[in-house]
Amino acid sequence: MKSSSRTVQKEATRAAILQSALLVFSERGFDGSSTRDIAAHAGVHHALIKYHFGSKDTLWRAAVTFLFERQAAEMSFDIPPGKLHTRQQRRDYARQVLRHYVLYCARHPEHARLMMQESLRDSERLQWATDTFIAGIARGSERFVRMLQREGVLPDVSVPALVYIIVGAAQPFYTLAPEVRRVWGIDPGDDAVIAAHIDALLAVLVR
Amino acid sequence: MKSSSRTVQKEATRAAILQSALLVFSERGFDGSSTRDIAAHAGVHHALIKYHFGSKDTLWRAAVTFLFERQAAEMSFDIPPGKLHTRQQRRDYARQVLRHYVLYCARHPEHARLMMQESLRDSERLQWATDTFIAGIARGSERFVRMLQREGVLPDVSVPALVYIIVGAAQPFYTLAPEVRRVWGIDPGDDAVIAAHIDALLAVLVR
DNA sequence: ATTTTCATTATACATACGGCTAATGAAATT
DNA sequence: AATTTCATTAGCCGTATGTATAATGAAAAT
Repeated sequence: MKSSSRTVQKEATRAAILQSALLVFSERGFDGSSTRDIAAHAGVHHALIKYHFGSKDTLWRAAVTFLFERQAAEMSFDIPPGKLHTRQQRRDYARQVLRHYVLYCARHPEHARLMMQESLRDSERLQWATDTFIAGIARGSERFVRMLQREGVLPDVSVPALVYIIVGAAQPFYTLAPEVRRVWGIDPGDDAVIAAHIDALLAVLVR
Repeated sequence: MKSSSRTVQKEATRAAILQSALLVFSERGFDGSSTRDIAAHAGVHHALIKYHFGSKDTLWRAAVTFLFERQAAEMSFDIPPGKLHTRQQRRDYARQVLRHYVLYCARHPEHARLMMQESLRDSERLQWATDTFIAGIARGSERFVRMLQREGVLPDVSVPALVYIIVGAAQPFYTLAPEVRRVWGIDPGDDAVIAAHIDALLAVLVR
């Protein structure tokens, strides 16, 4: 574990580039983002992107990896074993998971923004992201939805449709925050607004 | 009303560029789209974009105008006067409006794709789109939601949150169709899949 | 003290971009 | 038939892009 002053500075530079890439990629998409913009926003020379990440494509993959690893660390759709006996317990668990998911979307809107940009059209990047991260998450969310269907919390309809209804009910309020601010005059970054959105989402989805 | 062969061809060229712009802008965003790509996809020289639309920015505005005018022609959130007397009539009306909205999203996924790209960050383009089109639609959808709340069809929670929950439940299944195909192995373009999504959405939203 | 390492910078290159002017040539007008 | 109109194309300009290589200089190793 080296921690010389040079190594520390190197890691700081790498992290600054990654954070800058998250912001720029999520707002402009892969094709609309320039490595020079990302470097300038991070306050470093643009050649450092090749040095630290190899290429624009590799930098994008590193950014996506960061997003999904953070998501895995901060929240989970998985069902805790042997804890959910009564119907009320499962309803409360559903509410808790959905609340955490909305809070994740509110705290890190760049995650859904970046992935949305890439899911609008098919590409090698989308294929890589689905194979590496999204397919597994989809399986987890499928189990989650099926459990709630068995409990009568969610209606017995198409599972993929339900998953996208839930995700769509949670994400756009934060990914489209600039539009929300302009059109409705409220800020999806405010805690009170987030709380109201969670209340609305749970009132609609969990019965 | 001129309709000489030259005028007809000119309008055909203009229309081809506009349709190509819809596709490219919706998939790559404004910054990620190049006027040369749009022209090549329409099968014309790139200088024709300046001739017919003035600039890339004006072409984008023309594309957005086309989308919202088509939406206004194909569907409406407005409440038909003096027709909704009983609670059941209003529930049926709600179902009908939501069904039409989902069908619009399914038929024209490029609309939501293009606007989503632009709503991820604040810009003069977003300001123009909200002032010109979205604010009015938001007012209509607000009236629609408040009516359903008075009828007990929708819960009495934050109206902006409800609007984005409804829109989010309807759009992403089609805007993110490439991801849906890869992850779930189903095609949101299929009529049967659309019907299942409508069933799911109505089961969740209309009670 | 000298040499080596290596994170960072400077610079170059081929390509692509948006915007513009001039040229073209067929349709429309005279 | 001769002339004008104008939708379309050819081509240039300055700039921006992704990537590659060489130069730099301070920290680390000797």
